[in-house]
Amino acid sequence: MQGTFGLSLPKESLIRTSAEYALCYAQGRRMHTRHFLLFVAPPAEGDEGVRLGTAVSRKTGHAVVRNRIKRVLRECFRLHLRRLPVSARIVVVAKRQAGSAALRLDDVTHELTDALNRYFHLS
RNA sequence: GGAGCCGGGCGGAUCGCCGCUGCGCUCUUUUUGUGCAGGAUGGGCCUUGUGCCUGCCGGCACAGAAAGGCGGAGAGGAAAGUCCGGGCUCCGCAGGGCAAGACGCCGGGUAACACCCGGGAGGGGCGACCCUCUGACAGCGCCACAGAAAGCAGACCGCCCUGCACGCAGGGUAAGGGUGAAACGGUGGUGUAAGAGACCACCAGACACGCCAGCAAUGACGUGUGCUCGGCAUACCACGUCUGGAGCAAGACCAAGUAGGGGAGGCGGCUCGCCCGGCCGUGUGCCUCCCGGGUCGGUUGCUUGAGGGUACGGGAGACCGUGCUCCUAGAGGAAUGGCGGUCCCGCACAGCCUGAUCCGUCAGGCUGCGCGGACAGAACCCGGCUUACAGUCCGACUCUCUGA
RNA sequence: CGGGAUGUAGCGCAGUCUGGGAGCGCACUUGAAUGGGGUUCAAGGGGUCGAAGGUUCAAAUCCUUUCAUCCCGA
Repeated sequence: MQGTFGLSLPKESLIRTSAEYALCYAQGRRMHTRHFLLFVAPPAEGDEGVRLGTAVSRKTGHAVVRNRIKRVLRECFRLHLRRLPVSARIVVVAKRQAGSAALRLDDVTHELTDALNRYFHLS
């Protein structure tokens, strides 16, 4: 399991219950980037690797825009964030201006990896 | 060619790599259960038997699960707003009355509708065409300001007659004036003191009757009555028709699991609101509210349907019937995607070519580069309505300009 | 999924039911009183009444559609 995650995105690596979201909001460290607000919380008991949660409110835009942001975030997580040699639960909350920014995958990847590298003191 | 109007259609195409969710195959691997036959034979029980129970090893078959593999599918015309109408499900028995709400010319279509089709009337537009639709002699109201007067009777300035104290009183009149969105038919004449449907002719309308056409709304015609009668129900209201309530978080099943509590209130509670009626419960106890506690998982409902396509038939059309054919998303912190290439379309710029030219440019084509490709995401399912929308195609029609 | 409220001057609100003049307070501008400021007094400016259409002689008000914000219940 460890080392070669592959490129797949199983559902177990996503945060899916409101209890877990609430825990991340309460215990996580907050970090701001240009378009997102990150909550980084320690992993669950006996868990390894990185898990992702996304939250995009209606203030960000209509449904097509919100779905697009979530899909790009998941794609970024699948291709890059899961390979980080750490264990954590990360919740990404889209800010209001993320809706009108027409974000591409590369932009999001740079924005999030920079922030997380600073946080974990990597490279 | 330009401008417009109506109806219908499309809503970028394709390839590569990686990913997501169902479905199918059962090709691998693992595993569970059941059955069958077999091999070594271990343990236990006694009634010591060709006994019974249990365990080990691999094999085959069937069923299930997980991971991988292969195959195939995967957002819309509005999926949107949630404005109507149904299906479905439960509560329940919907029986009556009141209330409330929606709708409102006529006929038809439909499961139903506030939708659609056809017709009628009124209004707008040169026109194609578009918009609107019960009732104002059932009641109750409103019509500001201006104006004499705003609804049915009346008379400010005028006009005319009479009287006299000579600018006032009484009477007649509604032609003329001005106000207003709207002023009690219009034009011309007869008539008169002045006038007036007082009377006459024509025009417009209303009402009643008759008759014809039409299923009907309604329309045409004729006769009579001088009858001339305002608008607003998209204010209340009246009349007619319809409506039981909630909604897939409906509902059903399985699993897990705490408490069998405490307090307050009512004798009743439920049936959309109210009344009658009905049903349920009543001391080992009903109902409501609050506090406290547990669970907040899985399966199903869940996609084959008033379904799409096509041919023929019926109909003026909406639509209906019959035959053949197709299967086309089912998520759940919520899949249907990410990145890149090529092509297509539009716009702008640059260059070249061709044609026209009033030498300012204009039109078309090719190449290159850049930018852009809308509105918008299924959440039980249908039928509509409304709203948003880059661009584009097809068909019918109208007006106008020019040419033959 | 179901239900409700609000939108009027820069800000906070009334007026909407029952249709005819668009108002109130604060803020703003000008002037007066003061040596100056504050306070006070007087005068004044500022409005697509969220948007579009309809009914009406006339619409902030009535009707329909639509946009935005907010709040409940499951």
